[in-house]
Amino acid sequence: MRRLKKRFQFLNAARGERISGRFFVLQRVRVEQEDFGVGFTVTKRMGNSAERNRIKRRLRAAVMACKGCFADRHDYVLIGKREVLNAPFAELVQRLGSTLQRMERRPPPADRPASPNS
RNA sequence: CCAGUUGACCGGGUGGCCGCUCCCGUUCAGGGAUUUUCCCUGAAGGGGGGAGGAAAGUCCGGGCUCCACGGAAACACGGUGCCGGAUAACGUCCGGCGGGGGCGACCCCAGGGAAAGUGCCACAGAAAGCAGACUACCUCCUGCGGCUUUUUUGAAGCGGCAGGGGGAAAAGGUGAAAGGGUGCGGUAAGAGCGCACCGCGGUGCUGGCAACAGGACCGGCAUGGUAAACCCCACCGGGAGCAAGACCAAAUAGGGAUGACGCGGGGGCAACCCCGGCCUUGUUUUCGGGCCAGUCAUCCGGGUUGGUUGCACGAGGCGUCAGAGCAAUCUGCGUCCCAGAUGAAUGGUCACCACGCAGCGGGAGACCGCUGCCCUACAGAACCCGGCUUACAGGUCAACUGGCCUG
Repeated sequence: MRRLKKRFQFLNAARGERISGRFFVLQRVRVEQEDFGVGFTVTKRMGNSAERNRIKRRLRAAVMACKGCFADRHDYVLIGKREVLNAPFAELVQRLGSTLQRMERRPPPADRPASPNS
């Protein structure tokens, strides 16, 4: 599993598939890589820096919990929301798993050329 | 025991599972090199370190870095403002002084100058800065009534109303503030008009490094407040900031530096002389310094992206340490190495415990048991220090003050 760190990687993922939920918005795009990558976005409107940090950490722990549901050769971006702070962790993991499965069952979109990310 | 003041401190704990970053060994793999030693990269496993009292706001002061190198004067702008000390420095801290508040412990103060000048002082009030007079006071004159005494005309006295002249600034009322305050004398009524005390001003004395305090003599009172209004005085201050700056690698448009020839305009055969323009980090002037057109040669920089460095041994932490000092603090000794991320690590989750809150039950009560909730407030290092300010659930300790009870 790779961690997304560059700005163009996030801009690239924003052009792909997208499912929004109560805790987060999930974006995915196909890339020319062997494994899959995950990045997190929490905007300043979600709280001060301590709360933004906690949102990212809980989302990261949830990603580790359902590591097997991610598809290789794709980049994922999770845009966190404030509700992540007070939600029970089990519910957070269950939501992430079901959202990933929904995205997997969807018909693949028209093949938009995605630029490589390295 | 209750209420309070000041100072210091803590700001969840234990265990299981999963995970991140940095450092140090071990093993393995790949590469470089000259065989080992050695260097670089990656992986596995082991050990160790890993957010705060405010890390925050970015409000002051510094270190550090760059701005092609300066000196002097004037002006502007910004800041500070009782005195002494501490400090690298400060608008910070400590100790005093003065003023104000509190029964007290103690707390608060943007605390230089208002007889250098300008401005402002709403509402109310007669009047708000320069003296003036609304009601009321005293006195005199004129007019009109009244009453008393006396023997009538008349005269004398008392008091009233209206108008006018003069005195006075004490009383009432307004206001944040009304041209010293209180008391006694004095007066037609009054007034620093006189006196005592207090205040104010001046002179010199004593104590103190000083701010200032104390008392003496003189003056008879003149000078309202406001300088977080302009201003005056004294002192301080160059600008930008780690996205500073340095290096490396890519890819790209053509700016600069050095050297040689040579070099703005005018005069002169020439040496040289006269007149210029631009830069010199707030502005202006001056002194000094540098530069001015073109050609050739050599070399470098700037912007963008990524990486390395700056980047953690420092005005460093700790010590029932010692010494100096009332204290802030300083000196000495010992000891320790204690975060270095960069889409940004230092955690996530589960269980239990402690703490807190709510409910129920038991108990005379302190309290005990059960269940549920938050499983904790404010808040996340970003080059580093010293402060200030602001936010903060809950809790601990010490000293002191006032009250109540007991001995």
